[in-house]
Amino acid sequence: MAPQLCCNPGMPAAARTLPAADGAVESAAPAFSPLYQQIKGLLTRSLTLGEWKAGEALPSEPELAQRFKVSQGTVRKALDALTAEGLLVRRQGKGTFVATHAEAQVQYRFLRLMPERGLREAMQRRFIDFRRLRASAEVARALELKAGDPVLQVRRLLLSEGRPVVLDDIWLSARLFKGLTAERLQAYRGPMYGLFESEFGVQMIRAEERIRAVAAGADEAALLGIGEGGPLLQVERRAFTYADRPVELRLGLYQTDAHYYRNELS
Amino acid sequence: MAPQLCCNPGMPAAARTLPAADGAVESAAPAFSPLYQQIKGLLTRSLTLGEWKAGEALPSEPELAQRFKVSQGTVRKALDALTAEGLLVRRQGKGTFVATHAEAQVQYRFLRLMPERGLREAMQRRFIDFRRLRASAEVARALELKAGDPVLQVRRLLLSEGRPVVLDDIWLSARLFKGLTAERLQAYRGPMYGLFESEFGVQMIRAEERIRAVAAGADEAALLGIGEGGPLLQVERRAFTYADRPVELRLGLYQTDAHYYRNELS
DNA sequence: AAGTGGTCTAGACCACCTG
DNA sequence: AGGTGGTCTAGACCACTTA
Repeated sequence: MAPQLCCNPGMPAAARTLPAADGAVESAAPAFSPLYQQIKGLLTRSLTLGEWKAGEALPSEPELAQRFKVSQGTVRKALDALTAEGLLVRRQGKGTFVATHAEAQVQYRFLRLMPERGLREAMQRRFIDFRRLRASAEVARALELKAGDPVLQVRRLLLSEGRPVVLDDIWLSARLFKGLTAERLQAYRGPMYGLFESEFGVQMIRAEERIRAVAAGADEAALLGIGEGGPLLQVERRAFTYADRPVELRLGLYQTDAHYYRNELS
Repeated sequence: MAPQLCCNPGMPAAARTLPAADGAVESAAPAFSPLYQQIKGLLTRSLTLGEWKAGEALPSEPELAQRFKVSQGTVRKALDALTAEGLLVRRQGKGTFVATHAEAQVQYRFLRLMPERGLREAMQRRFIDFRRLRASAEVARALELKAGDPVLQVRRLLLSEGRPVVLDDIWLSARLFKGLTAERLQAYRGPMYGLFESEFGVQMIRAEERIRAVAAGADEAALLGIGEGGPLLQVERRAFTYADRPVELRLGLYQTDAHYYRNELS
């Protein structure tokens, strides 16, 4: 066990660094940062390593405090920060849990498309294409792979009341999602990101989107049931897992006659 | 002075309500909520009433603690919450300040348009039209006015390197922005929301946007220098001030050949 | 009854800013 | 030197959940 150098209250943050865990290499938590930031880093590392999987409970606050040799208040501050970032969910009286895409409450965490009238409906999915190919330069850059690395490409439609609304092209690293097939995608009930976390242990934490208006090409127009050249919302998404590692590239075309993309600014 | 009923640590939140300020009607803070929530409500009320204006400093934490008869930690929690919502800005060693749209750092808080290459540039403005008219049913509903109430309508272009990129139509309550003229809009340097807060005391706190892809009409195409029927990003924004009061309706058309709308999901 | 997270307090010391 | 917000601790009690 590493010696406990200093644990007095109010010790300068710079002088107080967490003792290394038994034999583990210390790398995740940058030294010279507030204690709760270091705790946050260690918790993130454990999440990355899969110590607690999506939907599972973390140890209680007193347990974590003992484990990290800090006060419960400091652990709480780290947990609150991770909760604010959407990585954890806290439930009074029950515990602290790893956020998941597979729950009714937070289902479609990343879906911003809303019907022009009425509440958000569940959409039907229709898979059009599934293929294994080599990453183009563009896809490789987006997923931080090498050009030519194997990738999976999925093309699918989302339909609302039988009408096509979204056409998605999705690229994934074949190495990361080894064993993913069209059949498994078809069979899975619920959002795709739920499958990713339960079957492949890949948690989608955050995403960046770039939105443009484009004119529909012939193929796209046919699939979406609109005229060629009609206006479509193009949504280019890069989704990231822990440690800001990009794991999905998605190019969506949204038909916005009866739906709109909702956003909040603050 | 109202009697101080109870101030013991750990007192149930429900049983502990803040004493009413001298003669003031208690309404902002819902009773039966945590103390820091009540403090937050009182602070928001003071912001609404203009006790501290945009960019000004609030009293220090110890002062506020004394004023509300709670501990500094509780005040801190309320301030942290308001900071997270973007209403306040904290600066170590200096104080806590009312967030403003007129600062270099947070300029264009609400502008999500980014150039396809390069960093965010300052755009040129060109005012096309300014008129005083009566609210249509639609505008009245969005601004929570009565149909027929006087409103101001502004039409303007934003240009990047001389090329038109954004065409905005903006509706404002004439009562709230009494005295706003085309000349004052022209003369003001910096973002429009900076003018609103400094000249009219109206702080834009948050906004909701609905985004769609549309085909350019003849007028719009001419103003934006594109072909009629070309795809445009339509951004419908409702901006709110304190107490979730809508004060601006804005209909923007974005030309997304060389720019995109950036968004973060988490 | 026991365990969980949530609130509130009090006090210490730190880092930063201004005079 | 004296003020500001930022971090850390310790302890008390509350509300919610489960058994």
